[in-house]
Amino acid sequence: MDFETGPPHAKKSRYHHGDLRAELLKAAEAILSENGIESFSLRAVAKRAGVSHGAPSHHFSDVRGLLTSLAGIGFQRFVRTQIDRQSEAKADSVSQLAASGLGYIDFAIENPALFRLMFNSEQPDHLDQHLAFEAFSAFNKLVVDVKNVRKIDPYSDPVVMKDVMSAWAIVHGLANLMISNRAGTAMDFARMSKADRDAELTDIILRAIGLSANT
Amino acid sequence: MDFETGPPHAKKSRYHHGDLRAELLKAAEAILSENGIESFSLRAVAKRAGVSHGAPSHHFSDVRGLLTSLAGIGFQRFVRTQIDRQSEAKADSVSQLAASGLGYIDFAIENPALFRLMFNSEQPDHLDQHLAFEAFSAFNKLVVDVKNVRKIDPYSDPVVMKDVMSAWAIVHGLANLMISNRAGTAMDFARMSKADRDAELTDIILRAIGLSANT
DNA sequence: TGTACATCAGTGAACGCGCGTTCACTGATGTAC
DNA sequence: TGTACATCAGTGAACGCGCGTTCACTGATGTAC
Repeated sequence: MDFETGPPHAKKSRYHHGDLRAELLKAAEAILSENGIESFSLRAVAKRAGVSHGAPSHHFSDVRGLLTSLAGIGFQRFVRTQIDRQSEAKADSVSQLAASGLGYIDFAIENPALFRLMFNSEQPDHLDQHLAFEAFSAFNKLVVDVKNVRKIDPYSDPVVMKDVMSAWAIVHGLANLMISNRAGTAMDFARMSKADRDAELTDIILRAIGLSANT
Repeated sequence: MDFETGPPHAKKSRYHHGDLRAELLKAAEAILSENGIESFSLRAVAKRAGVSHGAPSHHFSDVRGLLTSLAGIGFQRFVRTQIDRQSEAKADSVSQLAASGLGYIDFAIENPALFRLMFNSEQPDHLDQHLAFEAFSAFNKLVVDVKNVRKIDPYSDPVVMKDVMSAWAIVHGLANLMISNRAGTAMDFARMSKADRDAELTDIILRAIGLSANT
């Protein structure tokens, strides 16, 4: 499938893979987005990676372990998507906060099954140290974005932390409604240009924490 | 299990059940909330209802049909929970809107697995006429609540419809974050009294559509 | 550079399990007369 | 009210399936000398 970016002497099928762990995670993500989280299976992942179904046991304790790792990676990419959005946005703190929210929603739309694994599923072990760390980092990014707007550290001021909660809830709600095809009942996002959609979302996001989009 | 409210001559175990369809739906909800949506099974439902696992086929075409019906019932109860909250609230339209949102969140917290079935799952057939009607009724309730506040019909004014979207997204986001144990990272809802929690949530909800909680 | 050996990372058969669904059956119920 | 019969709504055995996991195995790789 992806010979170019394979490990050492890739291409030729070899007994030892080289980096099967990473390959399994890639395959898992593909299976997840094709089949949806509700019919994910480890055997399908092994097949997808071109390997026998017994092989994964050498890299993950069990299917839960694989999904926990995948969710952790998901959070890393989630944050990166937000940062990418921010790098294209204006530099003022309000625009940066809005861009972060738009990245949050973009990620959900582009990776609905992975997003559900991260936020709506009990399959991953959310107490796993690595996963918990990545999830917290994602949350913390939002905290920093709000801090830059308010000029007060949310951790030291419950009122500002409530702004964090508002911003989080509004983007999380929008993201969930959109990936469940619910938002269309109210607003026809699907028929808008990306720019128009972003403008509408930005307005909704900023108002949720008491700011205007025209700042 | 529940002999008192059984059909005709309940109590004595009989060959013909009387109202097995309703009983299966009750059992399905119990299994759902005990096992979570990710390990729901029709056989467990039949067992729970005290009936052989072949029996459900006389009442539902398949497991998907049962879950579709259950989701429809879920939406009815969802609306009822909101209305109940409203009947305990002040009569002004803003208080009524906030109460509706609090009911939305209460329902999610009290019925997390059912809420996920309704909003985050692809198991039910969301194109089913009955389910789609109930889901739309729930949405429409929100439309009416916002209409009463704004004095303008959202269906005739896109700007007001955006208020609907905002209100929906904020409560939906809060509900999802709370049932996934995420909200606690930001605000310690678990340690607040119910009244305090409701006050905080009301504040967040109303600000999302540009209103104050002190109205 | 060559050899012996330990370790690593695959294979594929086998396990037991629970699942949804089907089906011949039968007991219970309802109805026509 | 009694009887014959059709229909309804259960039972439980059986089906085939895909699943996660285990395990003896073996080919590939790395290392010590």
